[in-house]
Amino acid sequence: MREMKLPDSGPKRKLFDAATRLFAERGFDLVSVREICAAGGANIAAVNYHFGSRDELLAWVMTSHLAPVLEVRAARLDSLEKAGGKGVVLEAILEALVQPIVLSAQQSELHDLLFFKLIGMIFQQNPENLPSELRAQLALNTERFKRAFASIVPSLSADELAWRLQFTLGALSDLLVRVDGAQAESAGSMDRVLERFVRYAAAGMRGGVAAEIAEIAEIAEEAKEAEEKPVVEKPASPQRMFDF
Amino acid sequence: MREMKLPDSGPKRKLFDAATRLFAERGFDLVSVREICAAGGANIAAVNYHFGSRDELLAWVMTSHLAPVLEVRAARLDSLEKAGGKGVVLEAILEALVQPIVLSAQQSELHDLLFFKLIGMIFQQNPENLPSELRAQLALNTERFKRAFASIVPSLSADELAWRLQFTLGALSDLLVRVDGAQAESAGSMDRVLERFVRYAAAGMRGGVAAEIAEIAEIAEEAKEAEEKPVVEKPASPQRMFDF
DNA sequence: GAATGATTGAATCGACCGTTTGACTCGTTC
DNA sequence: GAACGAGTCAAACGGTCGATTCAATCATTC
Repeated sequence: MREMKLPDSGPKRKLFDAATRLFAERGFDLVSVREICAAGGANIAAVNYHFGSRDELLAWVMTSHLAPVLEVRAARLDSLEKAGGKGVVLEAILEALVQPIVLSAQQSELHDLLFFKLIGMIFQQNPENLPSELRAQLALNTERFKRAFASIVPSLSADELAWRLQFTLGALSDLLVRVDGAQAESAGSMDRVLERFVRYAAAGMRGGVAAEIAEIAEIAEEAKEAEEKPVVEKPASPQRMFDF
Repeated sequence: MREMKLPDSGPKRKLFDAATRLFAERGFDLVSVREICAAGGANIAAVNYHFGSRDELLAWVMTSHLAPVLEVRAARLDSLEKAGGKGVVLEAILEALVQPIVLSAQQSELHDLLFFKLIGMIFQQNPENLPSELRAQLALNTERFKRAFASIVPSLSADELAWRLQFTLGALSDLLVRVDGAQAESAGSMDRVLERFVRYAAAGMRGGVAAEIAEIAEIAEEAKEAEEKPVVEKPASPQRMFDF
């Protein structure tokens, strides 16, 4: 993970692409280096020569595919913050969470559904199984989203917001892993599916908050976010979160 | 899977318990029969002698723990249907979805958090990896819940309802797998966490439906569910669902 | 107490795993 | 054309895997 350059072609790239596809199709634990080398048209020793070990290759695959998503997410949050928080709705933050995944999928040479599955599988991983740099980047990203949500739905306690964010991220990662071609087509495309997800998650995130309709009205006319009675009783300490 | 009897004690039971704990702790793919036998104080051949194979033991573990949950769920739906659908709210159906998990966890000798993780791991499995009888039972259960939700939120198209149910089930399975002791304690108990989840999912399921507050009012006074304009445009064909 | 069937034991099977070795083939450089 | 480094190759390393064998043990029944 020292240098982040990967050749555009050549045997190393073919190995990387083959590993990416196999990991996405069958899961990280169920792919052997022998299969990767065979799929990449290389010798058994190729993975260890080019990547050092199976684990380092897996770390390459994870980081190379997830890091761009996190960067686009961060850029989206930047532009939302540049708007000063005024006129920004919950849906905009949720779109900043999910749309970078679609954009990265379109830029990837991997089939969209496999890309989604790969990202979802990374999300579902126990964080301690992720490369440390990626894990840190992911934690930072999640923390930024938590703050963004907190500024939009100030009536929620930190605890309640953390739980709702966990529910949202869980639904997202599960969706990415499970959605198949028939489902996506029945919805039109993955964009349509994620539009539905954004509506669902937005409703869930602001559920119980008194001014749901009022908050939607904020879109057009800047409204004063006055006091809204908190839904949750316990102030409580900030809980540990899993990252996405 | 022919007979469903498991002795209350003896080496076979010790093997079963050891396998359950190891599978829940480390995942179905990362536990060897040698570890199971060692943890159960038995010989290497014991698993194959008592259960036939590793796969059959895994099927036993899955079925023995999930089947009671599905049965309690079905009983809950029965009593809800006995109420004739009048006065039944979305939250009641969601509680019929999640509370049986808590009840089964309390009856299990397995630590609650490990039981939740085990159930969540089963939910996250690709259905084709589940024992066929269990998969069928699960599919039936999910279909019943889909109908229950449809009768409660009739303004949603079948397609939109299926997606929202998928989001809900995804959030639930992810929650079951990931939640740890510190989180559950910060919320008071797993019941409290699932109460939060029910509120979140209820808001998500009825999100965008015009009469959210009106529907809540239905709790006290029976209201006429008149026409509510559908949120989603496409009638579309019923999509394939993953089951929980 | 001999016979029978159920259970346990140690040893081993063949297959696959990630990784390493060392010889070999190049293209490039002096 | 000798030397060199990068890359490829077949072969093998030590290890773990699920499953099987077969003798030894045990409890039960006749």
